[in-house]
Amino acid sequence: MAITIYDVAREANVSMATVSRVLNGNPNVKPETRRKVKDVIERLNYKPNAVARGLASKKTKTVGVIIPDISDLYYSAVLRGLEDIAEMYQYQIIITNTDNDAKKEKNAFETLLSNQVDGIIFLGGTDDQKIIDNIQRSNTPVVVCGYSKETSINRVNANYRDAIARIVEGFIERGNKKIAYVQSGYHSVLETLLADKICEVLEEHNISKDNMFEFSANTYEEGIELFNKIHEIKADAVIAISDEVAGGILHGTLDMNVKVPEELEIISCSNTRIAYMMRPKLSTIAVPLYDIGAVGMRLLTKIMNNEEVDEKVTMLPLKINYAKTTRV
Amino acid sequence: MAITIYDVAREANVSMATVSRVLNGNPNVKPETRRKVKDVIERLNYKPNAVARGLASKKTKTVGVIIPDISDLYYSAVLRGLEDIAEMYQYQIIITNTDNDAKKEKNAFETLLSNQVDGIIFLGGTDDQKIIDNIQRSNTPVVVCGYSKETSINRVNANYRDAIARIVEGFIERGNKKIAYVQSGYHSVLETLLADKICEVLEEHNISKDNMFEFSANTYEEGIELFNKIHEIKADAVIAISDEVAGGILHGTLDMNVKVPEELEIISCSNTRIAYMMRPKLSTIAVPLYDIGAVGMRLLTKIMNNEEVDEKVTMLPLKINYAKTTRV
DNA sequence: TTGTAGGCGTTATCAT
DNA sequence: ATGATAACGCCTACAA
Repeated sequence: MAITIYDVAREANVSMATVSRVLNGNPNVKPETRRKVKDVIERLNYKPNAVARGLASKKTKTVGVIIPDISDLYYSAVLRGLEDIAEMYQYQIIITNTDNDAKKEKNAFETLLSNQVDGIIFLGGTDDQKIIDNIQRSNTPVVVCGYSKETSINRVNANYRDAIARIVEGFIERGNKKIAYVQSGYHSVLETLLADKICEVLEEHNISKDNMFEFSANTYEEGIELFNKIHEIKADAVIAISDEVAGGILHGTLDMNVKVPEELEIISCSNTRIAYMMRPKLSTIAVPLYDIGAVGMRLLTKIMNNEEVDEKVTMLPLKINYAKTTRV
Repeated sequence: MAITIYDVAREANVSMATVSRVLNGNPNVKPETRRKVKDVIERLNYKPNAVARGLASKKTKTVGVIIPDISDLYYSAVLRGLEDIAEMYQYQIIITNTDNDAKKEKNAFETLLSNQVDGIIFLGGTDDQKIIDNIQRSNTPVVVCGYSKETSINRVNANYRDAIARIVEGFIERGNKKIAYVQSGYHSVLETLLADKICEVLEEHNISKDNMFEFSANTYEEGIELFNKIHEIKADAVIAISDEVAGGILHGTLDMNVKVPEELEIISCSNTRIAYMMRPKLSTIAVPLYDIGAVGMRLLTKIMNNEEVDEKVTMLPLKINYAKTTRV
């Protein structure tokens, strides 16, 4: 049997209430008593039972993180940011993978609630209406790190659309006409919006939106294969959501002797470590992955703590890393 | 106020004990009653409070994972394996980053215990004696995914030493004499053992162990820099623990016009996705990262469930992926 | 400053 | 098959 607050109380000749007080830093304890209790705690190596605490106080000091795939560098980098801030505020993190499956997301959400987490963070955004409904109905604070069509949800994200616009304008200035846009296989709302943005910019410059070609690929290997198709349509620029896919496309060019960036410009939107491990180095939108996580978790701590929050939506600014796969 | 088992009991005209029985699949409930209760549960959208459950039953259906760095592809791949099996057995996962800091590891361990996790998994091994003591003292089952010098601890790992021996023998057969061995900066016991193994094989072949040169590097960039030193000592083969570092070294050779694998063979020991995203593709020990996690979690579920466990130590076999950075 | 007692939402042990 | 009732370990008024 593990040792409890009662044991400490008995050994220290005080009531359990007093032990609880010193445990929780309540100032209304005589310094002498505090010392005595602390000594006993140390001597018995007493550790409070967080579960009992959670039940009594209705605060578990635990936050749930719902993540599409933890082994994806993009998400694990964000998670690192989350984690560091969570540690700072003494929150434990419960994670759940969902593989972009709405059903699993819903399940994860409910499981976390039943675990009485103090808050929940969604990585990668949510489009599913059922989940959005759940979020809005729940009394548990939720922060989304990523895109959501629902504006009433707290979230932090980066301003992809602006960045994409700048990229496309650059392409046009450099005389590129045919743009291949490579989404993930999941076709999230954000990806669709970015496609629209590309078309929009093209048309602003009096270029038909038929010059944008949509593809999808999820892995490095699929990227390599995909290059053949991109080559066929004679695209002169590629915007790929994922670094890994962009890397695959890049290596596809090597096999076909297509010169990058002279004959084909490539840029990706993820900014994982993979981007600079390519030769030539991938140009990429400099998404502040770690910061998205850190800011998201900080926001959540504020909400959990009933602090004022200025804005529902935090948009982190985005720079573009022009490396070696673009002519600039 | 959230709805509780009492509310369900009242609405269904039964006692809370009966509701609890239905919830836990206790067969001693009249089918009719069960139906009635289930209906109410559904109607009220009742979800059991896992924290209260944990307090009463002393089982939280939660396992803690202590991990050096979640944003490291190596660990996140293992974690994916852990996660999938955990989900299968309905366990929640609490993660903590430690940055290879023994103090943080100890803290994490204690925090997890105070959270009453049913089991704990260490990723990356443990050398610190204090932590080993804690593990042995604790009543909570622990599984280490990685190396530990302590043989009484449950763990699953891969047989690196055999693989390393085969690699070095291959090098020797191909006439390589000078081997650069690149560790991480943490100098774990495993890394030291591998160094010893390399020396051992060299000496078995009557080659002085002075032909092994030790270096350390942690990142891709450090790998690039490190290549200069490797070049200076005229090594003809490199064994790097980390893929990323090996990738850096590989790219270092490009800058100096050193031909791989003709003039320098390179092999790494991590088997992350990065290995095959390099050009030329990195030869690597095919560590079954996902499996290490999956097997580790499966082992833990057995222990938590008081099932028989045949062996304390599970050694997964290791193949070697000879890709393009070795002459075989 | 300290102690008493009543929850928190379950599970689990007895009775019935 | 079902219902009381006592834990589980802690927090928190309220009282002293």
